[in-house]
Amino acid sequence: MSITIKDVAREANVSVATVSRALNGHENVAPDVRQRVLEVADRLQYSPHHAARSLSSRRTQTIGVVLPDLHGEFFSELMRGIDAVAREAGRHLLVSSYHGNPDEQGAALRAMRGRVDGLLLMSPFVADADPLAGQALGMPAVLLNSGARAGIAALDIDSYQGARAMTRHLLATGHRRIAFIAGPDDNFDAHERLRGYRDELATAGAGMPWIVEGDFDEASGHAAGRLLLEARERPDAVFAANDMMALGCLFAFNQADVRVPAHIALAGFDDIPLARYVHPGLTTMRVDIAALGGRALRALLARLADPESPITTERLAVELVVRESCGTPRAV
Amino acid sequence: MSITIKDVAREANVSVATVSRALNGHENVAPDVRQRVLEVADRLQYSPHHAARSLSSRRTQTIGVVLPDLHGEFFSELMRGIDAVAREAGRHLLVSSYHGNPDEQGAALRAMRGRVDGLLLMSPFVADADPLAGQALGMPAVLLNSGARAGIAALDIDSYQGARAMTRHLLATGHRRIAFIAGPDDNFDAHERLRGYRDELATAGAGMPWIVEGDFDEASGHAAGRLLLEARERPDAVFAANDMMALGCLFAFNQADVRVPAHIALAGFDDIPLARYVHPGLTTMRVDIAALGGRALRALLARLADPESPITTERLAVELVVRESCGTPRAV
DNA sequence: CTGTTAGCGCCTTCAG
DNA sequence: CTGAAGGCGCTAACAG
Repeated sequence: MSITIKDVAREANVSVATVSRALNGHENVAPDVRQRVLEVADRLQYSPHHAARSLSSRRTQTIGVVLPDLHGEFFSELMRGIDAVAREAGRHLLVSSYHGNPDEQGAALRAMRGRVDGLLLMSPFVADADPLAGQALGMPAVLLNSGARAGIAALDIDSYQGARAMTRHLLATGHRRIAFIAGPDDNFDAHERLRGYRDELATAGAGMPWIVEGDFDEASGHAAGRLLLEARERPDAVFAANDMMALGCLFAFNQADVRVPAHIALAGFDDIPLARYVHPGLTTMRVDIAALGGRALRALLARLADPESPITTERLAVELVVRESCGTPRAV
Repeated sequence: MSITIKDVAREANVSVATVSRALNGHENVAPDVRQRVLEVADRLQYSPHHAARSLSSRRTQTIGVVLPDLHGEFFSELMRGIDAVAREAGRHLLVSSYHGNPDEQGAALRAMRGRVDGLLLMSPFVADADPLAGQALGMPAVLLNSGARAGIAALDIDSYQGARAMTRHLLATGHRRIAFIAGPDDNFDAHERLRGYRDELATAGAGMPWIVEGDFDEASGHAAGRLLLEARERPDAVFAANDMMALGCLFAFNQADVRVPAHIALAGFDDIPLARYVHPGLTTMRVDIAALGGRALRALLARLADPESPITTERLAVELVVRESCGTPRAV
C-alpha cells in the first residue's frame, strides 16, 4: 500500500495531528518541527489521500463540469477557459457530458455528490423541457449559457444584443430583405438570436421577418440556402444563427453560382476559426467562449469562498467582426 | 447535511450493511428487502458519498487524464474518444493539463493519488527531458502517443510509417525535390515523422533530405514556406509534419502566387477538418484521434480488470488521404 | 440472509 | 505547541 500520514508521523517522531497541521500550514506548529515534517514528507514522497481528506474535511477541491457534449470547437474552447482558471486556483475538474440526454444529465448530476464542491452546468434547453426544474443541485452552481433560472447564478452569451447588432449592421449596409436561418427550437441561444433579429427588424420598421428553419449544423444551413434561392424574390442578405449554418449556406450559394456579397450578403454568429478562412471571409459576431468558461468558474469560486455573496446573472458581450461577406456600408 | 446510508437503513428497518449490499447489487439480499431498500433510497434521493465509498473500497471509478494541454482540435477529439468509452464503462474522468511544464506535470500526477484508479497520460517529451524517468506512477497507466517506456503500457500513432507512406506517395507522384517542415525538436511525433521521411528517402535512394524547422503551428509553417520559396532551386514538393504548418505554408505560397499543386505539391499530416475545406484540398495522413483515446482507455480498463494481463505497446495505423494538393500520380 | 464491528486516511476538537 | 481520540460515510469480514 501507499504511504500514509502515519508513516510520516513515525518517521518524524511526532503525532499524525502534528503532521496534518504542519502540512496544512497551520500556525500552531514549532518552526523546527514543521521543517522536519516537511522534509520527511518530501523524502517519503508523501501525498495525502484525497478521499480520506475530503471525507473528513468535507471539501474536495474539485469542480464538477457537466456539459451537453465534449466534442467540437465550442467545448474545446470552453474547457480551455475553465481549465486555465481551475489551474490558477488549484482546483481539479471532474468532467462529464450527457450527450443531450436529460436522463443522463440527471445521472451525471447525481454522481457528482460527494465528489465536487461546486458545479458548472450547461443545460441549453428551453424552460419547457428543463431537466433542472425543481432539481436541487445541493451545492453552489453556475449555469453556463443556459438562460436564467431562479436561485442559480448564470452567465450567458449576449446572443440577443448580438443578433440585434448584426441585424442593424445588415440594415446599415443597405440591405432590406434580410432572411434569418434559425437554430434548433429548443436551444436557448437560438431563441435569443431569433428574438434579437425580430426585435431589431421591428424597431427599425424594416419589413416582415423572414425565417427559415435550421438546427445549427452545416447541412441545415445548406438546405436553407437552397430554399432561399428558390424564392420568387430572393433575399438580399442572409443572417444565419451560427457560423456553421452560414458556411453551409455559402456552399449552396457557390453551387448555384450566386456571388457573395455581390448578389447576396451573408452573416453568421460565433466567429469560428473557419469563418476567416473561407472565401469570402464571413462577417460574424465574435463570442469569446474561453472567457465564458473562465468567468463562470470565477463566479463559482467567489460563491464558494463566500456563500453569502449574491447570486448574479451576467451576460457576456459579443463583438461584430466585419469581413467581406456583407460588402461595405453604403449609408448610415 | 446530506442524507446518508444510515438514514436509508433506519427508514427501511435494516442495517447499513444490508443497504450497502442491496445498493451495490450483491446477491445475498432477500428480494423483498432489496426492493424496500431501493424504494426508500429512491424516495430519499439518496446518493452514496463518493469519498467515503472510495476510502473504504479503495476504488474510485475514476480515471485520471493528464495531458499537455486541453486546447485545440487534437485534444478535443482525444477527449471525445476517451469520454465515449468512459461513459460506456461507467467511469468518471478527472482531467488535468500541465501546459507543457514538467513541474506542473509532476504536480498533476501526484495530485491524482487517491482520486483515480488508473491513469491516461500523454507526455510527448523525448527521452532526454523525460519527466517520467524513474517516476513511480503507483497505479496502472497507459501512455498516450508518448513513445514506449519500460514497464508502462503505451499506445502511439504510427507517425513513422505514416511519414514513410506519405514520402512514398510524393515520390510515386513524380516528385524528387521533397522538402520537409519539421515539428518541435522535443516532440515524439515530430521525431517519428522526421525519421520516417528520412528513412523513406534513403530507402528509395532519392537524394538528400531537405529539412526546414517548424514547431507545429501555422505561423511556423508560413515562415517555412517563405524560406523554401527563396531557395535557388525550389522544392517540387513540401511535406509538412502536420496540417497546421501545411496550411501556413499554403498561405505563403498563395501570397507569392505559387500554385499548388501546379508549381509545387503540398502534403500534411493529421487530417484536421480544415484540410478538406481549403483550396486546394490538402493531401494528408488521417489520424483517428478519437480512436486513439478510446483504445487507450480500453487498454487501461483491461489492465484494471486483470492486473496480470501483459503490458502492451500498440501503434495506431494512419491512412493516406489523397486530395488535390499533390496532383495525380504520373508513374508508379 | 442479516446485523455487528472494524477500519479506510485524514482532520479537528479537546486536553495537556 | 503537541498528542490522544473521535468521527466523516461506507464497505467488508465475521458471526449469527
